Amino acid sequence: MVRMIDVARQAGVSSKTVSRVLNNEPHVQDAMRERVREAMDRLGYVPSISARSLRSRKSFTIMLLVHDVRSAFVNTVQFGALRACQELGYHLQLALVSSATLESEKGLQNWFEGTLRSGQPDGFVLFPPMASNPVVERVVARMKIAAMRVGPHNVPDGEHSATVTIDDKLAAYQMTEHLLELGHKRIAFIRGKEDQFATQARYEGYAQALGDAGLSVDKRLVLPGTFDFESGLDAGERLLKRKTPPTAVFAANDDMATGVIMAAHRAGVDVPKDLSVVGFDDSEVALRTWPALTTVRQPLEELGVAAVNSLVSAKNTPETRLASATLPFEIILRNSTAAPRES
Amino acid sequence: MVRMIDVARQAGVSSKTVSRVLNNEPHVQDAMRERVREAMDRLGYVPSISARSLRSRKSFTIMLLVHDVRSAFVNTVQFGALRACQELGYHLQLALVSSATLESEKGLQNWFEGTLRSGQPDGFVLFPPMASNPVVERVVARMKIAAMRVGPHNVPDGEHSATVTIDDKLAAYQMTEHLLELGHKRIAFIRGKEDQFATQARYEGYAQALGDAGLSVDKRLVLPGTFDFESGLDAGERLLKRKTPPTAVFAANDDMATGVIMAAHRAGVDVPKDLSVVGFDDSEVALRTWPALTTVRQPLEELGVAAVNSLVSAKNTPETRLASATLPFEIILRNSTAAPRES
DNA sequence: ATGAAAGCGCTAACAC
DNA sequence: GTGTTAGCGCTTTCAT
Repeated sequence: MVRMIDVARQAGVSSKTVSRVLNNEPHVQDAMRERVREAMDRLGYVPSISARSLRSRKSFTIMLLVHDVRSAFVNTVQFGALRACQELGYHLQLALVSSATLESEKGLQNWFEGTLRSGQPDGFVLFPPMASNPVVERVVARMKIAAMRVGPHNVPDGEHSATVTIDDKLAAYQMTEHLLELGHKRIAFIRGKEDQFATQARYEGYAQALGDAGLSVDKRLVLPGTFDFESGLDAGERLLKRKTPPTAVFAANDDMATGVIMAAHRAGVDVPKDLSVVGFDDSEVALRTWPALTTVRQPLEELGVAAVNSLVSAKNTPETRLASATLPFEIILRNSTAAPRES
Repeated sequence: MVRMIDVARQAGVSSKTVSRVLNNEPHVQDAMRERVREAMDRLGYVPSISARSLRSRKSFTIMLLVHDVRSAFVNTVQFGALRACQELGYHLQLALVSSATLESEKGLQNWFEGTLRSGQPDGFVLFPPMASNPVVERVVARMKIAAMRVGPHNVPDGEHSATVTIDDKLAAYQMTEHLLELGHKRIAFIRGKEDQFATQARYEGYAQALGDAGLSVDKRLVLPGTFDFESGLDAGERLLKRKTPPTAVFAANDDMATGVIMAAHRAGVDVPKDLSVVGFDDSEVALRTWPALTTVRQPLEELGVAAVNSLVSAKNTPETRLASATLPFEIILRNSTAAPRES
């Protein structure tokens, strides 16, 4: 193995100079810099990551903290984050928070601190519901490791934390407007997990759009859900059993919307003629339902890219604060919506 | 930060003893082992990976080389790998091979060597189609880093490489048998990507089952595909347009099977009464089609777990060769298959 | 069975 | 602008 000292000897300088060149530090003459670079190339020098990070406490590693749910949301953001890391010469490391760990406050804190200590990432990316967990918040503040949250939150940006998201409320508002414009009046809403702020934000957009159209929210048309297929199926079945079922259903994400469509199929209800269904996310399933799903496109890959870019540029320019970003969404009209049969 | 020396002082021993306990080395009395463990817990000790790997020349890192397709297959295996890493105290790092990189032999080699050098993983996990790429093969052999392939391959185990998979051919054989037992005679097969050995293995199982039932393969019923939804949709549409369409379709994976079901919906063909459809993988979509898909369950998470376990135990016992494994599959009967209307 | 000392490869802190 | 010294937290080696 070629060490820094070997490069130094080859170039006839001290190892500190080689270190300066490696880290692009100032105070090295250009000629010398060149000589050192040549020596590195000639010897095929590859720096030891462990030695560097042991000494400097930097790791060139971004950590993605994922919960054990393998959602399309997380996977797509992960993909964007990976692309960005690759481009910037960073490593992407994954860490898994089990449900058990999430349940105990003490356990979460220990796990979280341990993970950060042992991995020593330069920054990390958080997803709901961890992103708005107060324990996580405290640890972030104390350990001073930069954290980017993905998705909407009611947590303000901190000294070491920021958020990338779309405007969930506005998107839900516009989606609801679309249904209203088609002539729907009985529009049901299926909520997601209550520990995720997206649920609230999307519900508010829905409620406000109804209000602005002169309608009030009918509580019986607002059902709980858990963001997964089964809960959408369940809610759909319950809605369709009613004496006066809704003419449209807005599910807080695509997985649940897929469940509602399935419920309609089973009940022999035609989508979209008898029931319009819309979702949120534009995940892969949205194109594979029959009919294809009208939904809100979140730029998931771009969210991942933005999170990593924010972390890395904050690291490189110590005076700058971590930057939050709100990316544009898009309402995607497909075939799961139509005017109601009668209004 | 709590260091090993702090634990040692707390337990009233030397740091070497703590090190022995940490690494599960022999020559420590059980009582003492227990005392040290307690001290670790009390102080919330987390070993520094960089220090360990600097000294021991192990990185405690496994690298997952993923292609840019975010398939359910890769994601689920990744999840298993992550779980296993977490349990063993390893880190999981992701690396992304772009399609562009894969195309040029020279480019792939450079990228691959650079990635391995800079990440210095103790081992890595490969997916199709990289797993059977000869360039990758060469680099693995030269750099002597352990590699586990996930999925079936026609590449023999090497000095530093092995495979975890199910018996794809046998699984396809049994799936085809199921269709034959229902009374189907015109069974179509949709192939996957040709650079993935799974395509061939599954086709062979299909062909052999037909042969053993005294039927011969009708070439017109074997269609190309690319493992994705669209190609299944396309193949399904072409098959259903025929004068004498098949009574059953075996798609080489679930995504394509989902496409076939979609094609049937669009053509007004009833599944399973008019057309039986089966897939392969038992990915999440299999439960979300209507009707739910009969398929082959691959233990994807377990494949990931097995890959990591193999890598880690080979690392810990230098004399042992990397172990290959063939895990059990399961034929999952759901509602997309039935006897043909007339035979 | 346990401990003391040395040092892995690198960079922070300070000297010149 | 460049070099010297010390030491990050751990495991190796050797002693007891």
